[in-house]
Amino acid sequence: MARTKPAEQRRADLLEAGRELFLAHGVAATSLDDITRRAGVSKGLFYLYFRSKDDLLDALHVQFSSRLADRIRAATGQVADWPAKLDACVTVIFDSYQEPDDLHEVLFRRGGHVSAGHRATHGLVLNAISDLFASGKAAGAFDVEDPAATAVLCWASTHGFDPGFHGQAAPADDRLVRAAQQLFRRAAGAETSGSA
Amino acid sequence: MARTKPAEQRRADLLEAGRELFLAHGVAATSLDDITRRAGVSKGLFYLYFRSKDDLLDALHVQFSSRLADRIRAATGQVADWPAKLDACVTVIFDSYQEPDDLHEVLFRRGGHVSAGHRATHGLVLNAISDLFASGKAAGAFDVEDPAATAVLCWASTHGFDPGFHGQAAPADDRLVRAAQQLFRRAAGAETSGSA
Amino acid sequence: MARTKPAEQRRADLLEAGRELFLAHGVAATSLDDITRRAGVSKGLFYLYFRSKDDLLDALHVQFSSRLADRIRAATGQVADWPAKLDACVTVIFDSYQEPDDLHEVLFRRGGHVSAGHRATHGLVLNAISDLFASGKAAGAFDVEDPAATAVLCWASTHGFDPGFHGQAAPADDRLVRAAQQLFRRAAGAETSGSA
Amino acid sequence: MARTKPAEQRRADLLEAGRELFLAHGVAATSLDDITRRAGVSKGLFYLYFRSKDDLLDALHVQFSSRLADRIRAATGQVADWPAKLDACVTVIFDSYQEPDDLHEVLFRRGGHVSAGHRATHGLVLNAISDLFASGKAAGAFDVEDPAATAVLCWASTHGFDPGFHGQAAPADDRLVRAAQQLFRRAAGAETSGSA
DNA sequence: GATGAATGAGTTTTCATTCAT
DNA sequence: TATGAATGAAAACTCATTCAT
Repeated sequence: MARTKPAEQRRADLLEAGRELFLAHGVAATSLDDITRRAGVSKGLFYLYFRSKDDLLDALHVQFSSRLADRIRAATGQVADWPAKLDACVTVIFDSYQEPDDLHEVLFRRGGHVSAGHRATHGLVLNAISDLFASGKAAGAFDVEDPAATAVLCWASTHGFDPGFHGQAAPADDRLVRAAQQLFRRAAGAETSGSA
Repeated sequence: MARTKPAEQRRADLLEAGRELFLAHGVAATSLDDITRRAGVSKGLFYLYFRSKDDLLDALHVQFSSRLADRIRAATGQVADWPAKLDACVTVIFDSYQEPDDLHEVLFRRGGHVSAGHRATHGLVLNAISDLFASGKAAGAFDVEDPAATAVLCWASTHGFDPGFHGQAAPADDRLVRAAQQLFRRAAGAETSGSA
Repeated sequence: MARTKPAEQRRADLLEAGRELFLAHGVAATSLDDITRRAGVSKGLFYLYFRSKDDLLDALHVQFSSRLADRIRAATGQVADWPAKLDACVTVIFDSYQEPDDLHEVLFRRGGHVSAGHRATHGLVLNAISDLFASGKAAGAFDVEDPAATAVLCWASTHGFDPGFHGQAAPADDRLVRAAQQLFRRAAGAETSGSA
Repeated sequence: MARTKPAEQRRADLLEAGRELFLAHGVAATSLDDITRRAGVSKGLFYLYFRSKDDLLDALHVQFSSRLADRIRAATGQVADWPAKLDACVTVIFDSYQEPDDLHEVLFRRGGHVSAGHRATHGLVLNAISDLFASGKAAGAFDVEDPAATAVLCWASTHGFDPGFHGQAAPADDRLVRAAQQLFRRAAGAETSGSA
């Protein structure tokens, strides 16, 4: 039992142990006991570095988000072409979802695992939107490559309406609605010119 | 104390009690005791209608999602114009977020309330994306009305990458990425013609 | 494991278990685990009857004090002679210190700060003694300036019966009782000449 | 950070820190961490001067009691008149209850069980009072049967000064002091007529 | 002497779930 | 059907004490 590791390292160990376990079993299903056991330290030590379980979660959150933000800036900075910047941004975010230490799910959906019901049920709304895109396309009114995939993204985008989602400098509701309508239209390829 | 109410009614009472309490205090902070007390039934009765607390949550989920899906279909069915259908779809979803019995937050973010850290931290990523839109617009490369609001939506849309998010009939990853890229481009007004 | 005992009985069992353990090992050294194990019930049951460990202590306090106050009134009521009433009062208090279920030590010397219940409950015994002084004075049998204040001091003086109170060279019990009786009589101004 | 302070001083610092904190927040609510932080020393150092938290409490007890005993002797020594000696004794005790660093409440009402140190230490004050009664009796000024036992009771009676002791309808301080002086005089048999 | 990082047993409290009635 | 008393496993958090440096 290594005594007196540098504080930085201890903190990192705890953060890492928490990340792994939250990822593997969900936040609610992970106890402090689990975390300290995995980090190889005593329970008391945890409270020398974090005020509570929630405090650890917040720390993880900050770590994750600042990393992703940095990567977005870096990736988009390396490309000159503007449309290509957008592609790079998407790619970076997608990649971060694919990484073994992805915390999106854990961080943005605190608590527990996604139940089967949850998953299945999501499909209901998704289908409604997907059908809309597909039928519009069939009617020749929309110009969208992949209605199903686009529906997933559009449906997900509306979670931005959630007051708990956006940061403190949140745009007002009417701006969000207007922007979403423009987004849906453009996603569907329903307009040729600029604005809605 | 009315004994032997119709089963349908009992179930609905329980569902309603759960919805109200989850909404008011969060899922984690709501105990079965609370739910059954509010529904005016005994604790044992609960287990005659639901397998567990989670089962109730799932049922709520199904109820909520099927209602929203129905409303989307109804709203979009009443309009003839295709772009207007998209607007209607957005409006319905947005309205469901505004309603006093909105369950989005509860259902898609199970457990507890959103911490300050969570909220603050979201801004980091949001800023990165928002900056991208704004600077592209300033450069004359993008044609987007409201970069900040659009960033919120685009960032939210990427949660669609989350394997826990989309239904069982999820489009493959590469389709999602490609669709997202098209979505970002179009959202930014970075292309005049149809596809990417 | 008897299921569903009458609530009164359960409560009494818990109270009794607490009293015995507090008496034997002190309040701080007694955990809820100890109490429920002794009472032969589950830990959860405790919280069906008491809000907390402190709540149990308060309940014990009320129980004890109201019993003692009753006994003081009863004992003094049975004697006609006023000085003899004082003796009887001392005797009752002393006896309650001797009983196997004496809680003086436990109740009046709880660690930390004095609870509201504690304070309120003290008044029960105080009133019994104060009434005695006041009525004796009214009857012209006692010559005491301030019955209420004197009652406080006399009641406090009996804490000298507590074996944990006096030093190693403690006078024997019978000397304490006799001295207390003299003290009460003299405090009350119930005798003109020297000794009792 | 002064290293290697004289041991006496270290000990005194720790004692003082403990006294202040016990007084302010109660014994149970004061951790060793609090004490050492206040004393400006490390946690380890504490154990160089005291065997345990309880040991510190005992040391405080001895300190307090020997001081009070000294003051009782000093105050009573300065008066010639015997009844006046009793009054002085009461006054000293009462004053010590009024001082900002009064430890009565903390020391004589510690949670759980009475420590050996506690018991031994009580004797110091008891002796001072007992000596007073005995010498007054020897001088023919007092008429008290059992000075030692009476001292125990009189000392105990002064715990009635403790604001946490008496009920909500507590007599004012001046009434308590006056009543205590009368009590001590009468207990000592220092007056033949009624009031002080 | 002096430090303070580390320990881990111990505490109170909660609550989903069971089951005798 | 319906009840609600009873369970007990588990959780978060505390803190007196130790000991390598």
